Amino acid sequence: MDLKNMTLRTRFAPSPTGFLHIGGARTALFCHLHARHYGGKTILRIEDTDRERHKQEAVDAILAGMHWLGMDPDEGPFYQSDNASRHLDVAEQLIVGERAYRCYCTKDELDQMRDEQRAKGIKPKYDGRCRNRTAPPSDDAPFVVRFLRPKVGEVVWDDKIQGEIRVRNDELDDLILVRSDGSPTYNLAVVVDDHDMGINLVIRGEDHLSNTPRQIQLFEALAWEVPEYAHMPLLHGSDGAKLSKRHGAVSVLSFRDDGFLASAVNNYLVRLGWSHGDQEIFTQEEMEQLFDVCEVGRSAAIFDSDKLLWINSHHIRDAHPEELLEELIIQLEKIEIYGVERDKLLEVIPEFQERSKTMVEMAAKVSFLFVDDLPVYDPAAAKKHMKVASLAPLTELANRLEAQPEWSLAAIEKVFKSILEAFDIKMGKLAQPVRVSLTGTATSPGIYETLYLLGREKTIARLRHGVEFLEEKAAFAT
RNA sequence: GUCCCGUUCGUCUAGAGGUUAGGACACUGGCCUUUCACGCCGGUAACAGGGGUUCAAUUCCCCUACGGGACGCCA
Repeated sequence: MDLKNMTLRTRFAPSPTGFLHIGGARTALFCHLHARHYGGKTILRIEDTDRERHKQEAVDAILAGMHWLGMDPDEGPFYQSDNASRHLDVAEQLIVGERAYRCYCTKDELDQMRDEQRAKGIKPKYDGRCRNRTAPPSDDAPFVVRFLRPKVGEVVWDDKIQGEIRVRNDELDDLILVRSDGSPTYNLAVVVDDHDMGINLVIRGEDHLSNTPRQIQLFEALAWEVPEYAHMPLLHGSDGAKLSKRHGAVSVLSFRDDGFLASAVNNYLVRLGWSHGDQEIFTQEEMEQLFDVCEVGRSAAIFDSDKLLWINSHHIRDAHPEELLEELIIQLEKIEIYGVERDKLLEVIPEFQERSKTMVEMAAKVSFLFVDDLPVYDPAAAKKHMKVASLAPLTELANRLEAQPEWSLAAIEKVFKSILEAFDIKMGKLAQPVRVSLTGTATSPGIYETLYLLGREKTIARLRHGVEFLEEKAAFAT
């Protein structure tokens, strides 16, 4: 019967104001990982009690972000606004039970009250002047429903992350449950929904810490079981302040655009506030197996893109080429390279995994293989490596490769060796001009691999072009 | 202003009453090498400050400073 003790149920409850940013993703990740670790369920609930905020594109963007990160919820999305009538019933129940009352104060009155309180240096809060009102000021006077908070005592809970927190009840005020337009507010809705959905662990940002005692008071007033709470330290921007859209907190999906892998983003986020020995690199499975929200630290972290980059490079390296295929194709299309056969890409990817910190970088590095145009030489690379002295070896290399029937790493190597011997030069003197001729740059995978992947036709053509370049240079010199 | 939370290398973190305060990113010296990258070896760099408690405190307690969050008919 007591299902709550059998299954952990936690929820991620964003408000649909925009895309899922990195801070929100971290909260969602911690919910997801903790639930997976304990075989629990995750519920996605959209907190849209403020109707102005309900934007479908925002919901879609959040869903898309979570999907990319591999955190599709087990249940939901549910919309808080769908439960409005239930919320209002509960408010009515509280009025009947004398745990809530109608308040007729106007906004102006309240503003004035808060100003006075602030001027006196005390915490602004509703002074309860309507608590004992017996009749409305007029028949059609608008009113809100306020919670009648306990006047004495304190709220105590053992936060899974923050430890024991106590707040005196007289620090809190009579919060509004129902607005004057008859709609339920967030604090009412969360409590009712968390209860109705059987949520037994609330994982959320520390910015909700001060809501928690009020919500606990509500649970208690309704004689409902209070869930457990875990308040995560916030993620800060490089200026040390809470991450927000103003601080360049962009959609998690923009990380995908920038060539980051979902597993790397998760890996980066999980290490903010949590650690497991000296381990830095975690697979998705390891995170799900090891993460426990109770082990999360209490201090805020600052987003560091260098570390993300490093973790991403590890995930790229550790991935199977198949896992990188889709992302590479996306990035290639962005630089207008279309229709490369998948098998070809699978052959190419392993040569670039160690050399790419992002998939954007990989696409850029790989691109020379797939363009038909002859490469434009990077000036610095050409200046350093395209010397007239290389003219003869390069010419001869092109000749011998052309005469070589087999196109394999071994065959290519053999030809290279024969050139080195014939001209009595070191590898560097041959490989670098070849590299520039083939790629236009001074860097690429191993030279044999580079030729092999480029293919015979393009290799010969580009070598010949390099030879022409050197001939022209020689002509100028004389 | 009031309440709540925090403070170990620049950054993410480990640590525990007795450690040469550990690891990682970044930075940096070197090795490897056909380039780049990877990898390997090394270096710089931290317990916010002041009081207690204690034989001993970075670790426990208090205060201060600094930082953050919250004080809405937003969520």
